[in-house]
Amino acid sequence: MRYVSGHKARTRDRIVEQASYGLREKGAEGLSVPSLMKLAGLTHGGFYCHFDSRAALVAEAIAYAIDQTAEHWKQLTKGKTVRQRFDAIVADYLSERHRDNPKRGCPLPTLAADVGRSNLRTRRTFARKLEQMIQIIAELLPDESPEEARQIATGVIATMVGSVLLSRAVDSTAVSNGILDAGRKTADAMRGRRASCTS
Amino acid sequence: MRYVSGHKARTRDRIVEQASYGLREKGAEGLSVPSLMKLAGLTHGGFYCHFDSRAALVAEAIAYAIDQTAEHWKQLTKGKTVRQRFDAIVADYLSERHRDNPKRGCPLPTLAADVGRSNLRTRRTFARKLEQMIQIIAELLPDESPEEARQIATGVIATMVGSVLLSRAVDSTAVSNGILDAGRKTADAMRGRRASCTS
DNA sequence: TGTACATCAGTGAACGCGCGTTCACTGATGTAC
DNA sequence: TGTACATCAGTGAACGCGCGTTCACTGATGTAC
Repeated sequence: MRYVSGHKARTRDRIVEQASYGLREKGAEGLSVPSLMKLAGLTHGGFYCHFDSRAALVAEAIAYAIDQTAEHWKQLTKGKTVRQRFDAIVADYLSERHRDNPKRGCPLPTLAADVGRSNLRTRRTFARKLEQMIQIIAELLPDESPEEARQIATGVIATMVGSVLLSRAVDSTAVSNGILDAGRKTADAMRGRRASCTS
Repeated sequence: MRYVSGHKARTRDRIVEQASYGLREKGAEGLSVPSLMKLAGLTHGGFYCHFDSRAALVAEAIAYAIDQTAEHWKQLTKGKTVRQRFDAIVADYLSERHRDNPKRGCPLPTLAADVGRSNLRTRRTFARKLEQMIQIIAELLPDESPEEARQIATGVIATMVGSVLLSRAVDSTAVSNGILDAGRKTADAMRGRRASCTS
């Protein structure tokens, strides 16, 4: 059957979107092409009309998920002061809600380990997208020099990613919440470390 | 063939050890039972003399890898002052050597995401072992109250895990080293945050 | 001491299954005349 | 306006493959007599 113009592109977008949800939930090896296509409301054979291989789709879905997270951060910070913005992102990232919904959350805690074992192309895409996230945080640290801000932002992201990663892996809610708390404290201390020392 | 007493136990240990290396290198889904048994110098059929299922072995191999890391930390800190011990662990964890050798390194960056998707038993074991690692770091913060020390130690581990995780996922060595640097700065700031403010 | 048997860690063929990928086909719609 | 044909996104059977797991078997050594 022939479709209206733009139909194919919209189908492709839907596959990437559903893949980004499925992969964040089940990991890079946990989502098969047939089950993914079912999520997108199609049969598995059509997959190769849109992508060269499963690996190509995975790389694209991870990039999509990071973009979605960056977009979410921008939404979160709308109409806020610089200081409020930083707090809003940290609070959202280290919330129980984020921990309990990996499917719609940041792909770094769920998929970065798989990216580390992937081909160069995937890792290059990942690095570029990670750079964007660091930049968003760095811009919320206007009291620091650009290099300092970048470094603090990198540390804050690493802390948030590690905290969510570990908070999802433990069995007890109390321990898990404690990990999120510790991450929050660490991020706060990083942002304020100069301010609180000179005051 | 019948073997000397303790032979079976030593074979089992060898399987767990090799599994811990293979899993840290390839991820929880990346190592098949046949290829694992080949690493241990055996054929795949014998696997079920030692373990109920592949999942049971994975849980045990992760616990083994964390124990090995904790033991490594103890070796690192021998004959050092408390302050030197903290620095030694952070420097080792955030070294290029550790980043480039996931196979022999801490399993948290490579396997925690998989643990988060595992059964309760695996997550319980993981939580208990993580607790031990937190305790080792907390004991290196004698200037803090026990609760503060625990929280800082948790934050430091999350930061180190996140930093190594991200440093392995990017394609450029410069960016990767920058992530390790940022992790080091964050960990240092956490340890010294009270000290440097009151001085 | 010699012989028959029990033990059991490890072997390797076989199982059903789901995977990633290929490919001949479908059929609604656009285009040519 | 009507008819024949081209297009191409999507279908679903089929492929070879490696997976986790099972199981009848092996054979060196310990034990019973």
